Amino acid sequence: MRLPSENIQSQLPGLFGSIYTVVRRIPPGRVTTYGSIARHVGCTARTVGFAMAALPSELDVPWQRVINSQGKVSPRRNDDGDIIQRQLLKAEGVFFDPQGRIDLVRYGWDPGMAESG
DNA sequence: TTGTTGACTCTGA
DNA sequence: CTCAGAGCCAACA
Repeated sequence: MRLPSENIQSQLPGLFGSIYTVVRRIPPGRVTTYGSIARHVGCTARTVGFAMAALPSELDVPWQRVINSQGKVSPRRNDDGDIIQRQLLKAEGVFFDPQGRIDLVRYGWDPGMAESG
């Protein structure tokens, strides 16, 4: 038996589990793109987006730190999750441009880089 | 098995 | 900057 909330992502099978694990490594106040995660786990950006949409609410995954390559929050289809996403990011100290865009040069984080920076 | 859909990304105009 | 179109892969009926 194992403690919950620490290894749940790792228990998930294959691709989705890998995606969730990467997302969980994103430091607070930082963001990354679907494409970066996709390249890291070896799939396409669409698949990462699909994994986010299929993300179980029980998992403690900072999904709000995943945005698109334009540096903006991707709009949802039937949900206002994008609104919540912006609020969560602002709460972490992420600055939004007047156009609702995030400076990836400043706040961007890549799965390949050290978590220290 | 095929056809459709989706929290994407790139290229061209 | 915006708008369209094509490519991409996984899940579902």
